[in-house]
Amino acid sequence: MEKFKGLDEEKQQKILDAALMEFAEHGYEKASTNRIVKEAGIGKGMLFYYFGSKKDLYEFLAEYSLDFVVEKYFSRINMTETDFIERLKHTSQVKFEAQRENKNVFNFLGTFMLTADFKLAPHIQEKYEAMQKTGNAMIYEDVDLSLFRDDVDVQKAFKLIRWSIEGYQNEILHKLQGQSMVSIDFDPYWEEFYEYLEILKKSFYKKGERNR
Amino acid sequence: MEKFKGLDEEKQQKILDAALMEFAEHGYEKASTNRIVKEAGIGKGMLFYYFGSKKDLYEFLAEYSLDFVVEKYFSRINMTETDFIERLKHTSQVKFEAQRENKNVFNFLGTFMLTADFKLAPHIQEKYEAMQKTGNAMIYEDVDLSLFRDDVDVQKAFKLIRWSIEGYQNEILHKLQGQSMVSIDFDPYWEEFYEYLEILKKSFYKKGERNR
DNA sequence: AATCCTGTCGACCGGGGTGGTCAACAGTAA
DNA sequence: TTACTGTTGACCACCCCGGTCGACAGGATT
Repeated sequence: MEKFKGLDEEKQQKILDAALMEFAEHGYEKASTNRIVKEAGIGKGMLFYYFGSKKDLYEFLAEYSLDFVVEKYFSRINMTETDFIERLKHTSQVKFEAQRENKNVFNFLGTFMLTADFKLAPHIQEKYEAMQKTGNAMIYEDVDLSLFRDDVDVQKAFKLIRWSIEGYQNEILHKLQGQSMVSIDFDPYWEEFYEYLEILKKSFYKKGERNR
Repeated sequence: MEKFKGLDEEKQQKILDAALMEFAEHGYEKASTNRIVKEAGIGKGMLFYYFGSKKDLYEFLAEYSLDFVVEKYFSRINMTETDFIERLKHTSQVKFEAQRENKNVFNFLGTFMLTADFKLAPHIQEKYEAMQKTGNAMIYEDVDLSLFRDDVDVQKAFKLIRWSIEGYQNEILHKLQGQSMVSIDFDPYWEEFYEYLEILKKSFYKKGERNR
């Protein structure tokens, strides 16, 4: 592993990107080290020289990705906003920026989370669980419940709002799939997103309390 | 193919189930005919004797599944209900019953739809597109727009409600994954579902118009 | 100039799985 | 006996897998 860290940034990133993409697309078992080295532009031997084995590589990527998310996403969230929907708007923006910085990490963690098929090294498992816990707190902690209508169960309202936001994000993702990220002007999507958020406020918040 | 249809129902069903499950779980490319024949309890040769090739089998399953959905799901939807949320409640119930009747068909169509990687025979492609069109109409046609609040864009409200329902269904699916379907008492989940629907009505419909 | 060290490559290994074929055989009908 | 229909699973040629290792390039050390 120290071998790998001695490489220049650029080469490291190229290898990481290739590996993250491969695992994101195929999961652990069906990912191919052959495709990784071809995509990364290195000889087969080097991958094992750097990382030892496929599994070691996978764990390295998991830890790398978890650290990335904490540093570039979680740590940038402003927890002083107590308006639930405003907070979700804020987290969406920060997440988007982090995603733009390294798309592969998020794709990798996506399939990492839903194919939790094998046992990770304990310290990585712990990091993973800590991340889930932090992610949850980030969304629900110190939320001003008094903004919500009195005639609906707030816990259920939370969920409905989150599902709505996930639904919108999935729709956009699906609509833009295959386009090259940099070529897209996201502003209209953000505007549309804000319109949905306004509707959610109208629907789930008390009448008078819609400040701004 | 006529060979296959000469078999007794039970054997046919066992083979169909095995094949649907295999394709649902692994997609076309990575599905294994060896696993299918083992699961179905037949010799390797028979699969090719019945269906000719892996691809022919896949197309047969696609057509079979599309027909199943039209007959057991779409054709049972009552289109006279004009309340959007009530209609979604109704379609959810009918879909659930159809799913209970043949879970594999729905799982197969799930991965079939999102891995549309290769070109189907034209008549199947047509059927597929017709199904999508009908499915859309089933939800949006003849809906009473006057029930919705005046201060929100109805098209956006449609989407928010659908995303909410999909979110709930995914959550339940995820929570119950691995359990054996028949052993589950679904009643409490339906009740919870109805509670969510009531909240959606309170939120997106006009104040006075919540009949029932 | 000789030796050593580090990094790098890719041919190669044994193993496993692939879709598809086919000789062999069982059972029934002619 | 012969002919036909179903049925089996060993077998085929092929492909890809994770991992190894001999060969070599080039710089530093002696």
